[in-house]
Amino acid sequence: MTEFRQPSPRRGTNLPKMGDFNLTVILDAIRRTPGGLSRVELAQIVGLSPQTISNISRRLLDQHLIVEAGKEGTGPGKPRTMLRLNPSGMYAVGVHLDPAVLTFVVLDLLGAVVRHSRITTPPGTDPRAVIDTIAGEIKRIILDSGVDPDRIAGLGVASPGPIDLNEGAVVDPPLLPGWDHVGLRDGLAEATGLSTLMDKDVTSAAVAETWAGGPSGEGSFVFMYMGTGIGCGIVLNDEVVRGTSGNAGEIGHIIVDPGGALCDCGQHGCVKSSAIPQVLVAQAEAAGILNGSLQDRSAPAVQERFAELCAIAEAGNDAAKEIIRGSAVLVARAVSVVTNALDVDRVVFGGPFWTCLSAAYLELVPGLVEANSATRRIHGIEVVGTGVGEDVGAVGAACLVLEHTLAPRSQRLLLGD
Amino acid sequence: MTEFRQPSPRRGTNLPKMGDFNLTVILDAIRRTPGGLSRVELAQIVGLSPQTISNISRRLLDQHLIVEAGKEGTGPGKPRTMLRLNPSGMYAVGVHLDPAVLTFVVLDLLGAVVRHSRITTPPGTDPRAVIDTIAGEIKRIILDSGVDPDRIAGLGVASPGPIDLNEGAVVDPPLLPGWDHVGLRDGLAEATGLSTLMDKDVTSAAVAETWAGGPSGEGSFVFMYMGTGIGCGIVLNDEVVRGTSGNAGEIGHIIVDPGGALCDCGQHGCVKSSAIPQVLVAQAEAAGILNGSLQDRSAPAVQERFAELCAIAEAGNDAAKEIIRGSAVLVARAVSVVTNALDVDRVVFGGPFWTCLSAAYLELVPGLVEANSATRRIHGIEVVGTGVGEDVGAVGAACLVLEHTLAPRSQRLLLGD
DNA sequence: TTTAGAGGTATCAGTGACCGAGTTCCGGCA
DNA sequence: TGCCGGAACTCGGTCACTGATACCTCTAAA
Repeated sequence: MTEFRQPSPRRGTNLPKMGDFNLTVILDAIRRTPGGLSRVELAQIVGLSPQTISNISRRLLDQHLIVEAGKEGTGPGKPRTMLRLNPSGMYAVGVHLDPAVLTFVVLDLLGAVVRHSRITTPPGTDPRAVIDTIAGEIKRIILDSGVDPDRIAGLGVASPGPIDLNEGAVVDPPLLPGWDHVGLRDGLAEATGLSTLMDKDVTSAAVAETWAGGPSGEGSFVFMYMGTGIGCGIVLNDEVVRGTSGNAGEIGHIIVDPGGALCDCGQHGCVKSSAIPQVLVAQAEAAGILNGSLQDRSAPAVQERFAELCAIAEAGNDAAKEIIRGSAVLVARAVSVVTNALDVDRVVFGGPFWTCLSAAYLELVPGLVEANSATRRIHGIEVVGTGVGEDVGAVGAACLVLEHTLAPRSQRLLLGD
Repeated sequence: MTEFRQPSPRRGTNLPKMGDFNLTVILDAIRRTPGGLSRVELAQIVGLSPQTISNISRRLLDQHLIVEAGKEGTGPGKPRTMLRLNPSGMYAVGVHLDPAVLTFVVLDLLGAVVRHSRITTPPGTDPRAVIDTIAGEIKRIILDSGVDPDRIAGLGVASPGPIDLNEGAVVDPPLLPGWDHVGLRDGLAEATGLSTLMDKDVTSAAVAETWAGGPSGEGSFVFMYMGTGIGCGIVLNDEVVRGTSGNAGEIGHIIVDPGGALCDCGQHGCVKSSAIPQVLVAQAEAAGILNGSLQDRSAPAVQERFAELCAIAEAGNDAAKEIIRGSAVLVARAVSVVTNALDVDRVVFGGPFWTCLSAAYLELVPGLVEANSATRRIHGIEVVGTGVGEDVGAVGAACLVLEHTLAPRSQRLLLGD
C-alpha cells in the first residue's frame, strides 16, 4: 500500500531511501529535456514553487546528480542558470545474457555507454560457470572503465524469458539448456557484491529506450525486439509493463500467416514459426540463396547465417530481399495486434538483428500498421528504429538500475540482497 | 507532471478537489475489504499512525463517505469499531450506449445498483435525438431512484469504440451510423448538467469489475467483453489501461482460426469474422439449426436470434452446442494472445452475451488458456465470470465517476464541463 | 466488583516539505 | 553610474504527519 507522508523518523523500511518523491520528479524533468532546464522553467513545468525547486536543486547538486551548466539569458535581468544531469554522478553496470553472446556495459547517468565489452556465451549447460564468467567480466569492466566504484549504483541483468521476476530466476528458456529455475539475480548479487536487478531482455530494451532513447522513449510505446526470437517490451505512460512474473511481451504465438508453417503450439503461421531469423535462414537455404543446409541450430550459428543472408540481400539479391520483406509483412501484423490491443501510438524497433532489417522494415511496416490500425481515424502510429544501438539489452539492463534508483514512478522491483 | 505537496493554499487547479491523497488511500483500503476495517487495522495496513487514521476517519465520517458499523472484539479490551463505506454517501449515474439498447443505472458508493432501466436505442441516424432521449431518461431515473441529487457525483457514459477520449467523442462505430465524431460527453454534460466522464464500453466493464467485482477485480486482469462485438478491458496493477485515445482493447482482428472465413481486413479467421454472435447465428442458420435466414443484420435482431440459438443449445441440441463450443476455442486463442502479451494471471468474462455462453466457456477456456500460456511453468491463469451481471457496461460507466472521484490512482480523465 | 488489556480520542511539541514575501544577485541599458 | 527586470536565495509561516502522553471506553476474566 502506497501512501505519502512526511519523512520524519521513518517507521517502516518500505520507503525509498533516497528521500523525496519530488526530488525524483524534478530530476526526471531535467533528464528528459535535452538542453537542461533552469530553476524557473522547472517551477513552471512541475508546478512547485521556485523556492522549493531551489531547495531540491541544491540537494541534487550536493549529491552531484546535477550540475550548473552555463547561463542563458535574452533580455535584461539575471540570466537563468541551466541545470543538467551530471553524467558522472552515478553509474550502472548492465549485462545481457543471450544464448549466443554476453554483453556488458557501464553506463553513466545520462545513459551513455562509458565502456562495453562482449564475450561469447560459454557453451555447456552449467549456469554456475556462466554466472562466474559474468561476475569476473563485470569486475574487469568496472576496473577498465576507471569509474569510482562508490558511484556505481548497481547491476542490471537482462535474460531471455521465461523468467520468474519474483524469484529473480531464469526459467528454462528455449536456447539455454540447463537454466531451469536458476537464481540468476541472487547469484550475481552474491558474486559481485552489487545490488542487482533482473528483467527480461525485451523489457530491458524498452527501459533502455525510456532512459536513453530520447523522444521516442517518452509516453507510451511498444518496443519490438528483433533477436533470436521476437518479443516486445511495453511502456504505458512512462511506466514499463512487466506483468505478474515479468514475462510480458510474449508475442511469439500470435498468428500472422494463416497459411504458414506448423508451429510447435499446433497452430499454423505463428510469429515464432514464420518470422524469426532461424526460419528465414531455413527459407533462404531451401531457396538456394544460402548454399548448403546448416545442421547446427545453435544461436551463434544462426546469427552468423542470418548476417550472411542480410549481406546477400544488401548486395541486391531479390530473392533474399523478398524473404526479408515477407518477414516485415508478418511482423507488421503482430505489431498491429499489440498496438490495437493497447492503443499505443509509437512502435520502436531494435535488437541485435535490427540493423540488417531496418531498411526493409522502415519502408514496409509503417504503412501496414497504419492500414490495420483500429484508430486510424483518430491518430497515426509512428514507427521508428531505436537510437540505442545493438547493445539495447545490456544498456537496458543497466538502465533498470537507473530507473529503479531515480525514476519517480518506480513502484518496486525486487532488489537483490 | 504529477507531484506531491502539502495541500496548503492550492496554486493551480490541477489537484483533486477532494483534499488529501491519503484520504483516498484509506478510503480505498476500506472499500477493498469486504467486512470493513477498524482504525487499528487501517493503521497497520497503510502504515500511517493511529492518530492520523483517526483524523482522516473523522473527515470521512463528516463527509458521510463511511460509517461506523458494529464492533468486533474477541479477547478482553475494547472491541474495534468497524468502518465501512456508507452506500448512500455518494451516487453515480451510468449509461451504456449500445447499438441495440440503452441501459441506465444509478449506483451507490458500494457499486450496488440502486435503480436501473433499459430502453431500446431509438433507430435512425441522428445522434442528437439519442442524446436527448438519454438525457431525459437520466432525469427520470434519478427522480425514480429517490436519491438526493446533491449526492450524485456525476454521470458516466460507456460507448462502443472507436472513440476519441480526449474529445469525448464517438468516432463512427460499426453499428451506429451517423455517429461520426459526435461529442457525446459534452453533449450529455450540457443536457443533464452533470459532470460527465466517458469511456469505451469494454474499458467501463473493466472498471466495473475493479469497483464492484470483489476479489476478481483486484490487481491485474483482462476483462473479456462478450457483446455485439468482442473486446477486452485491461487492468494492470489496479490501473485501467486506456491507451492514447481510449481505444485499448481492440482485439477483433486477432487471427484465431487460420482456416476460417474471410474478414473485411483481408485476413482469414479473425475474431471478428469467426467468433462474434452475428457469425455464430449465421452458422446456425446455415446448418439449419435456426430456421430461416435472417436478413435483418441490425443489432437487436442479432441479439434476439442469438438468444434463440443459446436456448436451443441449452435444450440439448448438439449441433448448437458445438457452435458455441467452437467459439469458445477461438476466443480462448484470442485470450491467450492477450494474456501472453501482458502476462496477467486472471481473465474475467462478462458482457450481455455472457450468460448464454458461460457454461461452455468456463468448461473449455481455462484449459486452453493454460495450455497456451507462456508462463505455465510459473503461474496459472484464472478464468472466471464477472459477478457484476449483464449491465456491466452501464455499471462500469457509473464506476468511472466513482473511480475518478475516489480512487487514489486516478491520474486524470477528462472531466466534462 | 475489580482489574487487565485493548481500542480510540485529545493534546502538544517537533519535524519536514512546502509557500509567499521580501531581499540579494546579476546582467543590459540609459 | 544608476536603474530596471528577471533569477535565485533567505526568512518566517503553514500544514500534515509523528511520537509521546494522558485519558476515556469497553469487554472478559479474576
